[in-house]
Amino acid sequence: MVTVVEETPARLTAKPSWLLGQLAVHAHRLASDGFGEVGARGYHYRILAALDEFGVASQAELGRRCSMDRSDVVAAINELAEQGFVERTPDPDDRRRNMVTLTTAGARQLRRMDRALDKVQDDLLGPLPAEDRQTLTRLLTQLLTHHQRG
Amino acid sequence: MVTVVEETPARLTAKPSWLLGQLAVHAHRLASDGFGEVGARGYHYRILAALDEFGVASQAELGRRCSMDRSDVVAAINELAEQGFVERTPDPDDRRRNMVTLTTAGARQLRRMDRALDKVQDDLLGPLPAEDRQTLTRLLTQLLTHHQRG
DNA sequence: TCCTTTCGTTGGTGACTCCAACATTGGCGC
DNA sequence: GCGCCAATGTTGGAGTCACCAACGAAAGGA
Repeated sequence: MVTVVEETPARLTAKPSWLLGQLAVHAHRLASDGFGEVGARGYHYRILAALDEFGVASQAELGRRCSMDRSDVVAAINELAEQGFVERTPDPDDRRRNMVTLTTAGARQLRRMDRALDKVQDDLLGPLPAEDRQTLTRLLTQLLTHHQRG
Repeated sequence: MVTVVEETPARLTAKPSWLLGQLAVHAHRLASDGFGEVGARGYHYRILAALDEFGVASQAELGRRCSMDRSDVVAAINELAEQGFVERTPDPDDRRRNMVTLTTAGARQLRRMDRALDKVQDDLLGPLPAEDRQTLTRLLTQLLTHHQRG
């Protein structure tokens, strides 16, 4: 066959939103593969990370910290609790709330996911020299903080 | 209430894959809003753009150019054809293939989506000086081409 | 002529994001 | 204390995007 390698439309490749989106797809695939090896997914990592860093929290709090919808937090915590990685107990001081606690098994799972994610970063930023990695991270951080505040 | 503004775990904000993913979410929301105003979505834009830039193509070709699965191309082209934006005719030289053609109505739709998407780029990169925008685009392009080749 | 590949198509899955509604509970003004 | 609004957890849905397995039809090479 005379199949030349097909090119992507310049209308797409020229747009930061396209580059961002496609690169996010690759990153998500890498992360999903890593998480999948320990039977987890992205939502689980966010919640375990928030619990490890800030301690016990309500579900609403976790949602705000992790940029997750309340209803998605419910599902994720159901799954994490089922595996014994978190515990959900009613808050005596506010009977609307649940207190979500990280278990030692949950902390172990978090460390496993951490290792997987570290590999992802290396793979993702592989071709970039250290200085460019830093620049990229700075620019992305700048943009993200702008878009979730202003 | 004493609700301090909740912080995002450093485990997340420190990771390029997180920054990339969250920023892609914002970009996708902006683009979806814009596309939604003309009754379209991302897949439609990709295909219209490829047809405009490279002319008539088979569905498999469109899939490769736009990083789409063959089956998703089918659905998108069904919708575009239903709205009269593309035409699907059998290829006489290869009876497996369909030849997909951009109509003038499709070209008009593409221009509408272009305008919407241009606004998205401005909104997305809003807080960045021109030089930083260029740097970011360069780094993202560099990474993306690496990840879809090597 | 076989064998492999490609193509379009169908039908389904999963992850992430987001929304509307509901009952329960808390906080606040009056 | 009463009434109203806000917050919380929960259920049940939706849409977008990415992806996979299988199939029949057709093309291409050995």
